[in-house]
Amino acid sequence: MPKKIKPTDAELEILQVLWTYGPSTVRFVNEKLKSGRDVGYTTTLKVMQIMTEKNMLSRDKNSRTHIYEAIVEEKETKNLLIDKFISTLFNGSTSGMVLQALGNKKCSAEELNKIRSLIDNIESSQNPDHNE
Amino acid sequence: MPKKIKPTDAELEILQVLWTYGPSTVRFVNEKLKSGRDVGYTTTLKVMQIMTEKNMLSRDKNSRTHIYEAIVEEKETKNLLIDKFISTLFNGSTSGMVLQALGNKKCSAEELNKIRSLIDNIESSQNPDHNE
DNA sequence: TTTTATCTACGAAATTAATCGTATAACGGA
DNA sequence: TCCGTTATACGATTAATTTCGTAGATAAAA
Repeated sequence: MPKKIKPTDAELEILQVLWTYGPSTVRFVNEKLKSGRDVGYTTTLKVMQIMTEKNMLSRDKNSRTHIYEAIVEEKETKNLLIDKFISTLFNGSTSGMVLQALGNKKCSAEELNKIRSLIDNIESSQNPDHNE
Repeated sequence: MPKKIKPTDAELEILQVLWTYGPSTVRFVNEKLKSGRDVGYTTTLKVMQIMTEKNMLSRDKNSRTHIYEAIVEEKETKNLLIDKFISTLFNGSTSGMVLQALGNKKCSAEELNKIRSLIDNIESSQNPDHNE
């Protein structure tokens, strides 16, 4: 069975940095976090060590400055989080959540087009007798 | 300024019940929660009392069995939560989140159509020189 | 009127998250 | 070599969450 994933807020922030920038040092991650809020170096270090114990991160201890990397898979993790979000707050309705998200945030026309074409793709693959 | 909203997981579950069914008793809420997981009556009671102290809920103490109602507004609260979700996990990209959500969950054709027409509406209102 | 069930109030334990101080080791330049 | 800087390790604290037991009051049932 897929292992249970329930990252905390601090852990999610760190994961997002590692997913975005790839394997990184504690200092690098801490700098990124600090651009959003105030957090001490040893705090970030501690959380990342704990995450390593939890097998969410791996670390390369070869050099004195350790390099951390996300083990948990980005897509899978985000999907689980979205699923939970939708089931708790939208009674399981994906479209309900999407409608709320689109209704409230500004999306560029380009972004909207990307979404529209994704919908087209989904529909045509769901419906086998389309002209292609 | 809008007050800071950060409901816990247990609080969110309760809010969702109250938003869905309207003002309710502790017992009713607890029954709904129990359909998803195991939770004791006094646990639910306690959380709802704390939420009342935090001004997330109001309660009618007229009858012995108190009636609780959500004070925090559904739409506003969910928007804040979605915003936070998007900014933490999708670097602020709404479409990124929507693409991930749609890519992974099954939506009925009807739901997809609803989303598509919402996109149409947004686009036509963003673009003033459309024929109407 | 007893008894039983149901309700709120209260307190307190168990858990987990988040934070940071300090100790210690290693590197790098003067 | 010696000193300041930068790492990791570790412990401890604080705060919040979640949980539930028990007590006392009220209502309903027998």
